[in-house]
Amino acid sequence: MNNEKKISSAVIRRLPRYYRYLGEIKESGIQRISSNELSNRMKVTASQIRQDLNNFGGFGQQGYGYNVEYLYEEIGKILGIDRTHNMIIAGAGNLGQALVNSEDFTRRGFIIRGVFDNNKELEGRKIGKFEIMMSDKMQQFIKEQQIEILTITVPKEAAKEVANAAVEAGVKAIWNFAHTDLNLPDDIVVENVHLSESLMRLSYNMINQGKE
Amino acid sequence: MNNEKKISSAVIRRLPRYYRYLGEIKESGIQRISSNELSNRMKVTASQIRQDLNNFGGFGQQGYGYNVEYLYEEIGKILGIDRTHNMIIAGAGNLGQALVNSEDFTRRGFIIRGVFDNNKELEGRKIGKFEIMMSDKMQQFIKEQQIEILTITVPKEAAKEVANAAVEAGVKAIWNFAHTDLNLPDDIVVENVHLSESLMRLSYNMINQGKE
DNA sequence: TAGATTGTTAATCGATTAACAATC
DNA sequence: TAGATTGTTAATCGATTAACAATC
Repeated sequence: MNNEKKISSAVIRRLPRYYRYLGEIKESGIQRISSNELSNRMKVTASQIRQDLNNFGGFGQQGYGYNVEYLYEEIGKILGIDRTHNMIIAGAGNLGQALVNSEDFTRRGFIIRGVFDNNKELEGRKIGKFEIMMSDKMQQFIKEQQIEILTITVPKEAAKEVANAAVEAGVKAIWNFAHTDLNLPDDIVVENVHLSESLMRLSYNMINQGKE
Repeated sequence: MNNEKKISSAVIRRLPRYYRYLGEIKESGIQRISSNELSNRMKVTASQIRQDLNNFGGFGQQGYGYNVEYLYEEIGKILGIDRTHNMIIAGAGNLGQALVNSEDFTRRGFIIRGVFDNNKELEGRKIGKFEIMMSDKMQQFIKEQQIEILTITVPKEAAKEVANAAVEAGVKAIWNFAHTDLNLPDDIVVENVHLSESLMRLSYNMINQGKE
């Protein structure tokens, strides 16, 4: 759609949080909100909120503020939550199972279509409503079911291989929980969730708490 | 230890990644590395590497570069990986189970000491080697076992309550997987892992892939 | 010593905050 | 109309990159 200037990743990082707050505000029955009031709730500056939103267009109205429902919907569209995305999970371990059983993602339009693993002993075993499939069937499945997103929860040694296979078969994005960097072509979107790095940051901040 | 100037969170965010790369480089038997070679591997500028490291001291040597083993150890110390931290998990659902069964964290010194839930039906059931305990025992446990970190994997409705209870009992940091902001005193460290926000960023980047 | 590479200062770039005219 | 609040420009602040003298 718009091919104007590139939006900075700092802005993108904040968008889902706006979306979450606006969803809650909407649920509580509030219909309009000013950048100033939103800034109080979210603990960010009103200026930042207005700057961020104006990257995507003027959603507000002078003297009035923002219509909560409308802004919520618009941010949803920007984030691509207004459509569904087909997703598969590679890795039927504990984390894979946890993701399959979470309703959170389905609710946001990320539909899990299948679960893969390369442990023969797991073949056909069920996770939720899914029968685990063997990884050698993955590429065909991606093509037939038009899978856009691969979620990787396999150990880091196996991550690059499964990522490459999926990219070859046509996935556009990878949600990577393996603790390694996948080196993929530039047109493949990679979103890393490195839990042990998160825990190390926590550790650092805990040790250095109170330093000014 | 040092109480010099505050280190920016951008630097802290990168530290665990340096640590990971250095660990791999060390494993591969390489003993020294220049900022330039590390920059090629990590796809960041050599300048940034040197700036980041020099926040914590001069770990290198002119004309030589950095000793891999030494730098790895030093970054470990900075991150607090050179000691152990007692941790508990609140929420014995799929995600809680996945975290308990992961060896990754234990290896880094984050030792899980117990798992709590408030579903009576789960009382005494086992996850790995842990018997699930009821949440009303949590505060006593935190005090007796000197727990520093609470991991929250309960639904967002219950998250604030369990966080407040744990803080009252003395935890210093919270690793929060619940999709909500915990409003806690300033001296409590909170590290959020908001998976659905991560997925929304992936979605945005996928839709806008190729925009320049 | 000559070559390499750091540690650090200076320059640039980008992101955040402040201010205010436009306008509902 | 008067008051409120946006959209947007300008000012500030901070982070990244470039450059180079120090030094191993």
